[in-house]
Amino acid sequence: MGRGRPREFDPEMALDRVLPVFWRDGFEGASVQELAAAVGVSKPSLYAAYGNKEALFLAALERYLSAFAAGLVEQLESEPDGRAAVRQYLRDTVALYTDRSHPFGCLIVTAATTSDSAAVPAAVRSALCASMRKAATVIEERLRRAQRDGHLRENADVSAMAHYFHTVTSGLSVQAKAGTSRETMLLVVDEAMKSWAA
Amino acid sequence: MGRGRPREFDPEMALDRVLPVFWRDGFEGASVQELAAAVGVSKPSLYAAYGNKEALFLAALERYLSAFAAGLVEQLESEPDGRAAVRQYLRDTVALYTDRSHPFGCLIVTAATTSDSAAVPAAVRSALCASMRKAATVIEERLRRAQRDGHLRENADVSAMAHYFHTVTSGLSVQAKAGTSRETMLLVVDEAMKSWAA
DNA sequence: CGCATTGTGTACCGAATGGTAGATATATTA
DNA sequence: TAATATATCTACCATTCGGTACACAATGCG
Repeated sequence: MGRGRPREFDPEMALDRVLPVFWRDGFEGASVQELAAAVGVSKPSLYAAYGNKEALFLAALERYLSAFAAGLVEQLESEPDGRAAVRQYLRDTVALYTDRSHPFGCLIVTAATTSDSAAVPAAVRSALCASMRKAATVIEERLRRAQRDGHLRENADVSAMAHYFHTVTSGLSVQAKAGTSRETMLLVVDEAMKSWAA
Repeated sequence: MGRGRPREFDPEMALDRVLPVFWRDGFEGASVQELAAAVGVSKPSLYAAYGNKEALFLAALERYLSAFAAGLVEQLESEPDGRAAVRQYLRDTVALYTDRSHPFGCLIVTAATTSDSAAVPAAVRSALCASMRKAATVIEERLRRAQRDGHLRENADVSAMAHYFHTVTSGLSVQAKAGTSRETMLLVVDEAMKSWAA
């Protein structure tokens, strides 16, 4: 234990309280007031722990990636059959985006959609952009592996397919936030998978 | 000409100046200050002409639908071949979302993504929701016509397909706003159309 | 105990938000 | 010309924004 007065809240636990607010409202939309209230602490305590709103968001984004997005990727890579892996990835995405225990849709898509504003720091914008590129890349690498495994024909345009599946997930986030039902979105996934002939 | 002092700007022309600001920043993100500056007029003049920010946005949304979205629908219904119509609809959507003469992506998707905030009036939220439902319905009706024309097999799930294509356009809006190139997005459209066997 | 160190909340900062009061300018009507 | 009606802009309103100064509370160390 260090010198001075001990902190009355766990900064890691605080991220779990802060995350849903950013998830629902994006970077701009979430006020520091509301973020502090979600943690159950005053504004200066949040600033003392994280520095500023930008750093707090970046920490929450990391938490989002490790606590939610990572699970999707893990599944994508553990399922041996390429097509089944992508299909289950899309279905898991739908399940995540429509889970009632947290806001609908994708934090990254939600935050990125409003990141053109001057009120959004460049570091936040670039982190969101990097996360989206990373998601497309993960899909692309899985498709390339499927190609090596003979689950995908040799002359398939793997890059185009990856961008396509990533675009579908982006659209699913929009639909989830607009209130489209999980059942409907699962049907959308079935349609999306038809582009990949078995 | 009525009594009093004549207005020094055309409210219809003003909508064309206001629209790109809402398109880029959404409802919350666009400040009345900036909207007035875009028109080249002071805030009270805008308020005198439209009432408040909410009414101004709804007017801009109508303009967006008639000046941009309507063209897409018209093409969708004029092309006789069902599959070609949908394909061209998606390609036209990409062209619209990546047109450099106005903000990237879709006004409706951009504004709807941040409409959870309490700062967004319920009327705006419901208008955006209605526009999205309308878009899906337009596609669904076109697919039903294609089915009657024998361009789509009888047992196809037209509703699911409509939601699917609408989800793709939502995703294309997100991608366009994130900076994905037009060429890449046209490849995505090709992939998306593969789900509809010719 | 006294001292240094650190976390805490209250109460504030300047700036920006949506919206408006009120004075003034420009038109038609009588 | 006088009266009426509407548009215009400056200057302001209360509120909220991200961020902080400061007094005080709670710890470890001597």
